[in-house]
Amino acid sequence: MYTVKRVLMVRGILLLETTAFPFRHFSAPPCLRSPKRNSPYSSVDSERYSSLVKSVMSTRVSSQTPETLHAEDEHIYGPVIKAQTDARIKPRTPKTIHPFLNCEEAGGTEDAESGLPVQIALNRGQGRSSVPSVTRILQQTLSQEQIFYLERWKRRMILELGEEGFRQHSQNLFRQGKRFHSALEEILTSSSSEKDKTISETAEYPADVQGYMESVSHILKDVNAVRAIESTVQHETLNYLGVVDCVARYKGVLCVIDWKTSERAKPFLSNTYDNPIQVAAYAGALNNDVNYKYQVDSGLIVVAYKDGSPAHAHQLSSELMLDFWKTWLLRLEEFTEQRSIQASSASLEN
DNA sequence: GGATCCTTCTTCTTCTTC
Repeated sequence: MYTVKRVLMVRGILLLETTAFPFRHFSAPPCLRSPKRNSPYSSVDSERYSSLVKSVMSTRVSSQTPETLHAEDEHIYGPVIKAQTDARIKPRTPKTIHPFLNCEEAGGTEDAESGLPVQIALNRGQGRSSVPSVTRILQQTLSQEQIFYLERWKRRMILELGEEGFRQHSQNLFRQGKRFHSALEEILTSSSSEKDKTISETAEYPADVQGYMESVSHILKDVNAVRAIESTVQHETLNYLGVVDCVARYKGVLCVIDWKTSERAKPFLSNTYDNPIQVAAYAGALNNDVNYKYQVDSGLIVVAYKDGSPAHAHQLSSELMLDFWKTWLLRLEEFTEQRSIQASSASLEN
């Protein structure tokens, strides 16, 4: 159920701000429109406001046009945010469907799984300075709805913690995430030196990471044959790069794995927002990067919790990965369009 | 050595009643 937070009556239309959507329009029910009913308006000084009421109620003569109404709506409620359902009815498709897999590369061989995991460091110097990253592209192509909820969340947090408190809180979340990644990097690198070795559960970790490690221990049991850790991937034709958390077998399936920490439970894939798109982007890049001689068509998002409660693992089948790959291509197209608009406006200024 | 980059996170319903 959605809760109505605010009700406004404008031109015979009820505007409801619900907990789910900022505003929704409904026609006023007859009981609210009918003058016969005892309404709150009955106490209004009708003589004093008669000319205003007449001008509002008159349908034959109106100074308002669709254009002025639109401008007024924009002024009061801000720009219209497209409902999600519209997108479902008319799904957008990328202009060009670039292949997710590289047909020239054969599937991974067992030989590649026996050595140490690959770890290609990010080197921005080698003509890569202008290549955009997965994170940047996703951040710059957030939907209006995502921006709305993120900004609302930030405002609420600042009200609660203050500017400085919020800054520290965010910093703390980032720090915990980084330490968790470092601990995983260490454990996965050392344990992979011996093929299919079970990952140790007895190791000691820093206090702020201990809970997260406990949280993922049941997942780590099913992770083996680690091939890459914190390694740079770059799509050779689509020209973007990123740093993949991990490439390994999970329950026997070779996947791109993304480790996440979260304060809130994320039991469903839909709770992970753009994370699946990020994973598909990394996998697509890896499949089209000469440094990796194998193909990955599946993914895994692991959400770990600080209190040690079991992490949620969301597996992305090859079908799902293809869907998210298409979404990634859309975001990439959007980013490229933004960039070319910025470039052309910059050249006009010069 | 400093600056910059990639990443690390953050969103989608909240309160009442049974």
